[in-house]
Amino acid sequence: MTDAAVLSDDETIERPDLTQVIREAILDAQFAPHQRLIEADLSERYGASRASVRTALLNLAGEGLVERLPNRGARVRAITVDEAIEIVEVRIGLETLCARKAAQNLSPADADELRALRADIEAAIGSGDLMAYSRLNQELDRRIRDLSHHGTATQLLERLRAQSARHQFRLAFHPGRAATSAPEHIAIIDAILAKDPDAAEAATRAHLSGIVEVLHGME
Amino acid sequence: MTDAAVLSDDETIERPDLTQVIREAILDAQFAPHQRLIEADLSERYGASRASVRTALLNLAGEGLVERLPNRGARVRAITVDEAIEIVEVRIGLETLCARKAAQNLSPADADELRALRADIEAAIGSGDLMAYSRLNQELDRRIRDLSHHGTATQLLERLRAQSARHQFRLAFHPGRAATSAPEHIAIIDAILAKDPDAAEAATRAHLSGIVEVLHGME
DNA sequence: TGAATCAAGATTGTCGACGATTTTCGCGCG
DNA sequence: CGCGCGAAAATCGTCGACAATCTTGATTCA
Repeated sequence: MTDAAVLSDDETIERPDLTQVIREAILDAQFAPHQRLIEADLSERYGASRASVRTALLNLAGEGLVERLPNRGARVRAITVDEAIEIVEVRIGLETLCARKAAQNLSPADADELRALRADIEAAIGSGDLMAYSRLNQELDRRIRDLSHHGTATQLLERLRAQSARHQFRLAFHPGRAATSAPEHIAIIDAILAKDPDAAEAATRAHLSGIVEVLHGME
Repeated sequence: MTDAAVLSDDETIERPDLTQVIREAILDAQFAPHQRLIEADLSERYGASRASVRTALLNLAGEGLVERLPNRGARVRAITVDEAIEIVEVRIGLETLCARKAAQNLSPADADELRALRADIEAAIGSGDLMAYSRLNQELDRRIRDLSHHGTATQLLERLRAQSARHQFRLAFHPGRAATSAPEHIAIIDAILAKDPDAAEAATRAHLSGIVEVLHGME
């Protein structure tokens, strides 16, 4: 009867979107590739109705994170190495576009932020912290997307990143990978800072082409 | 009560997927851009339950053909000229990739088919049939996608094509457009037939860059 | 023994109804 | 006459139940 009792009630003071909850569960590998996602199970697990789970699964299917087999339910989409290679090949086209635009659009404030990011990356490399380096790589990709102000390319890249999250993670810990890719990343940053679209495109292409090569060695 | 009565019942001997029905209605301009798609209305119009309509709208939202505003329903997504330009810029990256792959993969049988398509295009140009030319252009793009055997690029291009269908249609009837683009298409075909990836990429890039220019003049 | 068949279980697809949210519209107040 | 306020309408979001479909496993017959 007290206000406190009402306010501290354990239930759902705010309920985050089920789509996002399941998306993060997939990206966190709480669900394995090809694992079936049974509506009734998820419904119970997350305390939502089956209709809500269904909506979330349809959303995730639209993002390419989940496969829906007609009358046979949904499962976590598994990306093969071949598909991971295709994704990087597509990223070459999209990220070179973004890098060009970023180089053209760069404002002084953006330049400062980019220089700070470069310093962080160099620090992570120096200390050999692979985890931090991987995180900063992702951050760099995101910053370049933002700087491009290209909504269409940004959306597609975000989709592809989510789909191949597992492979990107594996790649980060590939032996000798950091040593190779670090100067490539620095080159991309410097080209954008120099407002040189051609150099930014070339550096981005070189970097991603290298990733394609490594992936070919994995299949 | 007779068997005949049951068997000849007029309803739904086969019911095509609602998602596809609504998708084609949108592409056929039966629904205008920004038109609200009210679940109850569609439900009645197509004789399906609201849940089925909802599923279809979620699918179409995943394809980018429909926008869903939380608690405020769905509407046909309107692509601005700026967005149409972005889409073509992205297509440059994707279609040059496909053209390269197509040039590399070309089999003798594929080459024959491509030559036949070239003849059809030249015939349509000669007869000044814009409608047929537009249709053949679309057919050519699709063939190149298929020949690339690049599933990821193919899917994304198909999405983008659907989203910008209206703009592509308008473009086809832009004054003098056919005269400009015809030799560009022939150049793409010839480069692929010559199995020259670099030339195929260059021809594709030149063609799409021209489209970007025309769209800039439209905004 | 092995393949075909059918029944039982598991799971998705569809439906109508109810509650929640947003929008619309009339009404009173300044 | 315009502006807020509140009730009513419109519409979406959620739910539980049922029907349709697929899977599994047991049974039968050759």
